[in-house]
Amino acid sequence: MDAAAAAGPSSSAAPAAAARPSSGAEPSAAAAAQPAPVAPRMQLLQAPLLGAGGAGSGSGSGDARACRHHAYSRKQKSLGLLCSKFVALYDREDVETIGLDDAAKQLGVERRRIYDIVNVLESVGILVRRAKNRYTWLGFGGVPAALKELKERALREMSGSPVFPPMEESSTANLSVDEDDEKLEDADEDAESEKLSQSVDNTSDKPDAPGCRLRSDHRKEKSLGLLTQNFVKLFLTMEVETFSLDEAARLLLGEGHAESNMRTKVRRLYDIANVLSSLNLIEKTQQADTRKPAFRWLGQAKRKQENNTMIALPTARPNKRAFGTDLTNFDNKWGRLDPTTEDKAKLMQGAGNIVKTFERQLGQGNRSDFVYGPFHPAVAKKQESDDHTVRQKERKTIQDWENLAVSFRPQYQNQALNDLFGHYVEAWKSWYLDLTRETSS
DNA sequence: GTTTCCCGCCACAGT
DNA sequence: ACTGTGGCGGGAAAC
Repeated sequence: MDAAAAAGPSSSAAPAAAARPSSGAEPSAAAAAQPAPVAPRMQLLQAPLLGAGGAGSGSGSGDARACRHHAYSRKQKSLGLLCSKFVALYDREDVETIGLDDAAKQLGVERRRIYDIVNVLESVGILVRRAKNRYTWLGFGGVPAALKELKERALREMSGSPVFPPMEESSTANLSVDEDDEKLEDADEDAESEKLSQSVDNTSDKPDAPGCRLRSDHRKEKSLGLLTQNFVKLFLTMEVETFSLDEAARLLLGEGHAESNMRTKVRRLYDIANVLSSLNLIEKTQQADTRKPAFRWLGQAKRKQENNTMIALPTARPNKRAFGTDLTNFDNKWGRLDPTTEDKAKLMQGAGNIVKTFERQLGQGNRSDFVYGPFHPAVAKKQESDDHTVRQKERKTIQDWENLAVSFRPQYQNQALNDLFGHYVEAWKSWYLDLTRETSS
């Protein structure tokens, strides 16, 4: 492969293809000669990426006056900016559905970019997939519900309550949680549930459980949408101010992360972070201690105007959050903590938070909205009493952790959760050890 | 240098 | 076979 070509921003040749590991079989075939027509990147460059109201881009189907080289500017083409434009374009009362082709054309970008945006927007409830090529715009009004749901799901995942209905969307009913207002809006949940109803289980370390796994899960479990949700869950459940992207990647990947794996994950997180910050859900800052770039959760989705002013969130829209939107999306991978992570204090904080979660679920807290699913931990009741012990001496002894672990672990209906919980416990133990060592010396 | 992240190839899924 | 989706990582812009 001659590849490696100097592929500047304007050279089209397929550099990427070169070193691609390409999971599949025929490795060589890939090289399929690229006609390399008219520098596509240049075409895009020309496209106006028109902002808000702006009408259709002129560049219809890229023709080749592409050759004048305006300074190529990445900034003008960032996903974040594109997202703002996307939102500006569709965040209107009268917008109901969105066609991907249309969006791509309007914004003067290739389809591929629209997928990126749409996937993360869907993850935070701004739109839902209706059908091939079709999305329904829900708007920012859908965000709070989506976040709430995400949080609840995260908590459930941590506690071991079942998160997914038997497999068919129809049975969402038994979903225990009283998602107050998530009505099954109209009849077409089908489409969206199709997409994210991945009871994603595990990657490698598990053969496969009975019938609960789609074959496409493998692909889905790495999807940008899922990653977005898991990223968000990090903020929603760990009471941690900021996350740098590689911290997040590490947390989300778990151990055994190959370096390249890590890099890829971080690249994706950059994509996601850019979109989320353009929605004003997070913002870029620096970590207090290290000064490393990091992201802080804002949680107030707003539309960011070109000039950086915000459009207040239109709380109005009776967020018709369709239940199907990934309610069943269940990924054990998220939150796998790596005990070797250096930022213990931070994670300790998160751990404390998780403890609170357990307490809450043991009936201590005031979260009356939490309901155990069918797999209500048998020991939970009994444990209610001994449990303020646990609370009060949150950091008292490792024994506590182990007891807690023992009482819960067997109740997990799902190996993945079991693992996840195990990770937490292991991690806490080691942090606790370190902590006590430090403090006692 | 390092960090950020755009871009488009191409595998896989759906029709 | 064809089309829609979207993972993925090269490598260049930005810092």
